[in-house]
Amino acid sequence: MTHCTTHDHQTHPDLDHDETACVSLVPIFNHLECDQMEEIMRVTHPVTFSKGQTIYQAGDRSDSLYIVSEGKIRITRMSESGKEQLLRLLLPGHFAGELSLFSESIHEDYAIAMEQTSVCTIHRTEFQDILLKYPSIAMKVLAEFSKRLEQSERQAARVATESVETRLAHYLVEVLGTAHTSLVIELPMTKKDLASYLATTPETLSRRLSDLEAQGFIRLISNRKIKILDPDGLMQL
Amino acid sequence: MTHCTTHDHQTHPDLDHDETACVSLVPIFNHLECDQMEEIMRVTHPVTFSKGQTIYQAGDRSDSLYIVSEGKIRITRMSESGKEQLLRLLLPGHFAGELSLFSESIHEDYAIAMEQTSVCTIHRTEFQDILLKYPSIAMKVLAEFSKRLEQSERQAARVATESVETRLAHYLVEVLGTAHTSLVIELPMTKKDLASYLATTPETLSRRLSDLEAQGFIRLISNRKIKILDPDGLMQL
DNA sequence: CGACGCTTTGACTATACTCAACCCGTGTGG
DNA sequence: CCACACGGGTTGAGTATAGTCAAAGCGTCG
Repeated sequence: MTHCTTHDHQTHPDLDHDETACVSLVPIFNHLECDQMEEIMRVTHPVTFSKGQTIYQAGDRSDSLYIVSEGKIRITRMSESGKEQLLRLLLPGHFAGELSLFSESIHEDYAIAMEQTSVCTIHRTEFQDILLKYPSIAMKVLAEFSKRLEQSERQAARVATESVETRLAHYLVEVLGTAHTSLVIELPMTKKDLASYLATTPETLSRRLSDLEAQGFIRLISNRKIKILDPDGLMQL
Repeated sequence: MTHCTTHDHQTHPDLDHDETACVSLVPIFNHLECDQMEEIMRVTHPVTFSKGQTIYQAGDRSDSLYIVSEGKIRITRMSESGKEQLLRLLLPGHFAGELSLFSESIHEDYAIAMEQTSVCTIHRTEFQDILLKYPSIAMKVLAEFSKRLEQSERQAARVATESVETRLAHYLVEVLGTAHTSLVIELPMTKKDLASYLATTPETLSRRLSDLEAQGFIRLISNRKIKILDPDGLMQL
């Protein structure tokens, strides 16, 4: 879907490969008509950030959607009491900044590039134009929002009611995924970040991992690698 | 906006007053053209629930949007470990069931009428038709989702990082609202439910309320009434 | 009145945070 | 090449916040 059969790819001489890749990566832009795809690519602007650079931060006025085409982005939030929590990691194909596009236009979170990262941006007004023009895209965005909302509510409920051990256990199974190709998983972030994501401290995380190993559920291979010995056991914690 | 100037209200003899009221109550349906409003009313179906009745529950297949026109609905969620958490109370004008309309179509939460409650339902397919036909409505729904998502992420972060005392303090100030007409607030639910909403237990809630009173921030008037003595002090907890 | 559910209080427990020390792997500079 | 600093990770000891269990007070509704 990165090329159209009715148009030669050369008809967009002003668009470099990055933009095409970026747009085609995003789930909500899949299965689009040629003309829609062209129009979207016309309004995207590629930007790159180097490691540690801030893409936006709390208090910033929000006016763009950011679509990750390469690299990794940390989305964090500062609680009222000043503690930082990692909300999610953005990988290629994910997007950020969508929240404030519609209601409040002030960011409440922080987006920081964890490595050399390139994103495609779409300005809020242009994005809204597209949504108004192509309701089917709006529907896909709605579906995406709805999924995010569900995840967020589930996450809130988990933190509220489950112990760190349980949260951790469920997280490990999630990373393992349904594709049980291998029982060895690789953590996608440092344990420090994982602790923040699970709303706990590095110390507690370390202890709970040891506990799970002592109980025979997992086997700690190396810093980032963990062998899941008993997925079902972990799930029903 | 409950009546159109270009059409006599009598031209919808099949629509009773309840449906008109129900539709006009919902923020996302405000400021609509006549024909849009008519079309929406055509596809809404009024249903009433008596106290304690289940509107939907986890596991149910979701196929309708529910708009509260009268009464009160509890939206709860069961954590993996079986604890119930109150997610929100729906008052007239709020809606439920919107989550599963787009992505997963299985409910993960419970909606129970707390009193005699009447809702208007719109079937998912008909709702989607309307969104596709009137992108401006889709935009309003997006704005609403975006607001909800923001609230949900804020709530998740709070539960994760703030103490019960802090959460409670902030909640009280929220109820007080910006309109400082009176410093006496009335809790919109029982303390048991409030405990569940704040992700704590009734016992702890009771103790923290006493603490706040002992510290001079509030004054407990009666079961549901609380006088806020120092809103600013509460906020900076 | 009596039953029921909400609320409060007390005593105990447990989970998880804090603080501090130490270990380890990596990258830097002498 | 080694010394060192740095950040992440682990371990230990002490503390605190909040959950559990139990009992009793209170309000409301048949």
